[in-house]
Amino acid sequence: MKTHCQRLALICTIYKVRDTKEYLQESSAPVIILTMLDYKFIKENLEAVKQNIAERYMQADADRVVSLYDERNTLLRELEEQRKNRNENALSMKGKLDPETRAAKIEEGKQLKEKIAALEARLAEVEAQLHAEGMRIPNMAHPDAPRGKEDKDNLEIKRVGAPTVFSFEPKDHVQLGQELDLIDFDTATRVSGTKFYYLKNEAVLLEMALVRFALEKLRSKGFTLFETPDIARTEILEGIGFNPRGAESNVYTIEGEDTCLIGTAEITLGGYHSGSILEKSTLPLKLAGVSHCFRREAGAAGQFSKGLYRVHQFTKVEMFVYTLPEDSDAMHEQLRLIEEEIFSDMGIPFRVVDTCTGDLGAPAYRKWDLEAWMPGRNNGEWGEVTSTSNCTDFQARRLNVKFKDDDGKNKYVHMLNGTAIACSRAIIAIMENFQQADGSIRIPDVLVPFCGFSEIRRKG
RNA sequence: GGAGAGAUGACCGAGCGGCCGAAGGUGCGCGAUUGGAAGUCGCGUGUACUCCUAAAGGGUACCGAGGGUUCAAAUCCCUCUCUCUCCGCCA
Repeated sequence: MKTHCQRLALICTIYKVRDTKEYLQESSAPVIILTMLDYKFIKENLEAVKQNIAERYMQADADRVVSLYDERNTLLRELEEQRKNRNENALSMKGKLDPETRAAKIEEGKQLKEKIAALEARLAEVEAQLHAEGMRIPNMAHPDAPRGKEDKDNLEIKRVGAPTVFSFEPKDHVQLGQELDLIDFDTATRVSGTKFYYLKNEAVLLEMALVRFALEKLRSKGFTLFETPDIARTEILEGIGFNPRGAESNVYTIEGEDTCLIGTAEITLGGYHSGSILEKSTLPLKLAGVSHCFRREAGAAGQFSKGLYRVHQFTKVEMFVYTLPEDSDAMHEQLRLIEEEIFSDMGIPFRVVDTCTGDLGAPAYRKWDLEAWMPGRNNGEWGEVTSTSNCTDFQARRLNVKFKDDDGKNKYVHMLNGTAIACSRAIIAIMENFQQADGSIRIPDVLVPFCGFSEIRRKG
């Protein structure tokens, strides 16, 4: 395993940044929307940015961003010059003047006013285009992240436990849920629509137990616990990197409100410190939040949509961390290790996957997924249960979250997120891996104290 | 949902259309005084972008947001948002 410094040096080489210090201070991640620094990074590292876009199979025009950026700067300089003239002119007539001089100055002021208005209009146009193009540029990817297009190219880096072996024909969680009266999809479809579900009986307590187990674990590791709102403002969604609008958006928007149902507590936890300057000594800030998650999953029909795997609403315990830039790689590993610990503790077999560049979301610099063994999924398959991303300063720039460094300058923090427990998927893994020959389900030992029972059997 | 009040720097709080990036106070930092502390006194203390090789020093913008009036707006006008108080409703 490379040390952080070695990695940084490598990054700096790749991106042709002059030295590690500058990389850390100015632009450990590339894209911003509202401040010039990002554009500056894109301009100064154009080739690397373009290569990154290509490796992520995304549509973005870095060349156009640079030319718009240059145009914007030229206009801005001209505008500032004219404003300076205006201010000087106005200042020069605050005292007594003879009428003719005053009239002349007022005339000059009127002309300046028109010039400025014209420049402002052009600048606004260029900035709007720049913003629109800049928005499309994704975060840089970690040098070690596997290059590839789709999930097939993800790299398995670890396996814990082996796929469960049964002495009988295992059922899937849909069948188990029906036979044991734990999950009701049919009624939910009638009442709420497809991809909704009722949890019933022990499943309700199992979900609560999963939440309690995760919260207890995170509290012991220094996380501050939250139960967050399930709704957030659009601007926060966008800051985190979600696109609330558009046909392929996965987000439910609230009519007439400029707010959305959250798809993850990453949004509300990341928004928690938006617009603030954090005390350096308080970093890293580790938050854990329980929330409901709402996802439209439009167009995700088909055989994989059956059951709890892909649903419109579920409960999740999420980890979110604000760190110093130089600590984010190490923190990312810590988050992954916590996820591994949670699933190891429960005794669920899983593997860890290093997500390839083409499969990373735009904000992510690197992402690891935990995939649990799901015996009922296509006769046994790995299914994603958690995910942890290091988004470096991509989100921090958009949400304007900084810390005051020792040199007195305010710098962007790095933000990371990770799933502790996504209840619906954890329940699949438990039901399917812990089913027994007689059709009952054993509860993982670590959950028994939170559940209050150790087995789920057929009723009556 | 009804009625009223308000939004200024880390915080409190002034502010006449030009001398306001913004008085005063608190807090914070540095220094002096003290055996030490309190107290007192002095100095300093926003953000972003930009010019300059760098430093020093300039410039532009920001007084909830957006628009308007004006040669000139924290200050005048309009719209919106948010906050607070009271009433109603309510898990």
